[in-house]
Amino acid sequence: MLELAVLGLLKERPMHGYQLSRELGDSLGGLWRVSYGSLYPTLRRLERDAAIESEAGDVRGARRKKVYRITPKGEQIFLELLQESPQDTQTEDARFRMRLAFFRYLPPETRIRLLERRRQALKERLSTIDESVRTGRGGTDDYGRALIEHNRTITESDITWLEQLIAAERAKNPPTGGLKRRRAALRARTGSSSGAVARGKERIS
Amino acid sequence: MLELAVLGLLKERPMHGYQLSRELGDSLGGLWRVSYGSLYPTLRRLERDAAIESEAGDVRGARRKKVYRITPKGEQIFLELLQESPQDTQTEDARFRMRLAFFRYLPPETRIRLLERRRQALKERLSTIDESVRTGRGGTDDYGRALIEHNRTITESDITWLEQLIAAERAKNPPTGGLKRRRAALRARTGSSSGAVARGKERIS
DNA sequence: GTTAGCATGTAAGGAGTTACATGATTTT
DNA sequence: AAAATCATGTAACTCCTTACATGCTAAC
Repeated sequence: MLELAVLGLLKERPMHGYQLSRELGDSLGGLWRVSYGSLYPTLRRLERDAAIESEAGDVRGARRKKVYRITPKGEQIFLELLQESPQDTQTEDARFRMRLAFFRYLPPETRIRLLERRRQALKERLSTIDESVRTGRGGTDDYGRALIEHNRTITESDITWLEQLIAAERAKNPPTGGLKRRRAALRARTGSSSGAVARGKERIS
Repeated sequence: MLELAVLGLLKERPMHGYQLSRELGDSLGGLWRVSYGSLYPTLRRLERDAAIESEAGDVRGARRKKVYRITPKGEQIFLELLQESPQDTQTEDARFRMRLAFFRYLPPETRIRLLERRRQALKERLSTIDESVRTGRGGTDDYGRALIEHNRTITESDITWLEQLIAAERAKNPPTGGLKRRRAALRARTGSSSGAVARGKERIS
């Protein structure tokens, strides 16, 4: 997760470690301030693997700003990290969010593929939850039930959100050409007012 | 997290490792199937610390079912784990859910205290997100904005959910005594067939 | 001139995972 | 008798954290 974030930020512009740690949280909206004990070793490792290279900034003292920039190899690694698909339920939620923060670097078809893969994974999670409810395992008291029901609700809401993202992406890049293309794009634009996401996208395109 | 889950499950009834791994996922509604490489060392550690004790079940082969049960010391550790409050944004979401699954073992006042503490933490997270939106750091493209807006939405929805849980808990255990207490308890009981917590959930969906 | 923030790093450790290894029991 | 599932365990590794250590630079 950290490697992806570092490479993604350095893709925009060269930075030194301290700066990276600041911008890193911002890219997710203020969550996850990474610790230096994790960041600096990661930078060393990435440099060792030739994914990034450093250039001493101001060298006034003993150790001063080390400005890192991404290398072509780093760009390649970045794209691989952006498309990986672990099945780990535990950390995958956060990892997917991080990937989404760098989705602009992927071609539209790949974005849609990843969004649909994620949607599928959440649908499977929903089935698991539903089955757990049906068979009555887990959630035998008020709080247990409330918890599972809440899990269900947010999973459903996440799926809906993903479907909106997919629809918005398709509207921007219609799969078919000619007349159909114009109709689909029009429908997507005029269809809903709740499409804050869809509307947001139009602003750029 | 795993220690809490193990102790919480063993509090209900003695079990062996394999059984624990099954029920563990169920308590969260099918999510997080723990790995044995994590579970068995945890059981050994808990036994070493006298939080649990084992009793060989069927000893037909070399190593056969080891049925564990919680000790008084384990019960004490369990209650401490249930009330801990880390500020770690990264894993705290999952940990809180796990604690909620065992909330029935806490007295009402403690439940409310923990729910309010969590609510406060989420409110602070919301402020961080809002500030990130206001200052315009992060989310400079479509997906970045969609991501942050979605983070904001689910955080708000989580806060609402917590407030419903708090309200339901207060309704069941009114802060004032005497006549008021009996009226409130009555209202909470007759309101719905599945209890106050369940009603809270209906409002969300 | 001292406090606050910038800037980089190391050491130890927590909390899990994957992959491997072994063998008993149940099902087909 | 073969395959699936039950059952326990170890070794190596991932990925991150906390706590510590150091020194520069700007602000008050």
